[in-house]
Amino acid sequence: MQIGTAAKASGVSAKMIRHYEAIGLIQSGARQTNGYRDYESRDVHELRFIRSARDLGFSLDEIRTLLDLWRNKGRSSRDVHQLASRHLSDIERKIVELQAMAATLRELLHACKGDSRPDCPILDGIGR
Amino acid sequence: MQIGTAAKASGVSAKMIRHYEAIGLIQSGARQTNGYRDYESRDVHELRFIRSARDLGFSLDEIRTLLDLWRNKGRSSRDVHQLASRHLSDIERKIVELQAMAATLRELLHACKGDSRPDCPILDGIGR
DNA sequence: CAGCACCTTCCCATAATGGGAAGGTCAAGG
DNA sequence: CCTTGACCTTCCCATTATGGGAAGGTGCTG
Repeated sequence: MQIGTAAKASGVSAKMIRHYEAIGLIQSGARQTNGYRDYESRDVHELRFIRSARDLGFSLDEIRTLLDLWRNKGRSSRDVHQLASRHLSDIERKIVELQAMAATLRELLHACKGDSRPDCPILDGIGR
Repeated sequence: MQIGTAAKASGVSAKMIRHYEAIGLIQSGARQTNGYRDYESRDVHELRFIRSARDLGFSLDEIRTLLDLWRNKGRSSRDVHQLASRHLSDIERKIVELQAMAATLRELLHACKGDSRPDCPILDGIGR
């Protein structure tokens, strides 16, 4: 399987597959005689794992650890749980931050008429 | 006022003040005779504006526009309202995305015992 | 005069992704 | 047989916002 096929099958762009290989997230695998990268369904499976983890917001560094745990049949699920739990906390913290921003913005937007005149509580609010 | 003082007064690091100047977000202002940048309270006011806008999640590009509107006494508040409104939508979209991630993670975490054994619904869920 | 706390510019790094150039490979069709 | 098109390769550059750190100048204070 060439990289384009693996890309379509996994949802990871060819560009990113090469990148993941360059940073050692995935192994530099076999090459066809012409030098093209050669993939098997096992590789696609791994790429889909990475893709899903990205979709859950894990960083590539966290995914590196997750992949190690995934491959290691003697892991403790505790380690996975810990990593995911910390990640969830990060996300929850970000949500709270964004919600605070949103609340302030909504207040400012509510106070601003949004017409052709220059008076603007939004700018006043930011510049206060 | 030297850059360090302006930095403390505005909450924007000296590093960032120089950067904002380099990208044209703020004017390259006066220099003292020794070549040091010289700031006045007006500049600090502008920096605080930038700082607040950053705290509300506006990008430097959006802030560039906001600053133009702020300085332009003939602006329409409609323009500000529109920009802020779009930004709020972006934030709300991000919140929804993060909440979806958080929900999935919570489910997975809930299903995972997190003990010393290798069985792990989290890894299974990501790799499914 | 030494030392310290500033300041200057310049280069590099971060995280994840993509654009695009220059060039090799290979199959299908005129 | 050669062209065309769709792949592939590597390499360099850009993005966003922020900071670290080097090498060197300035200026007050002990």
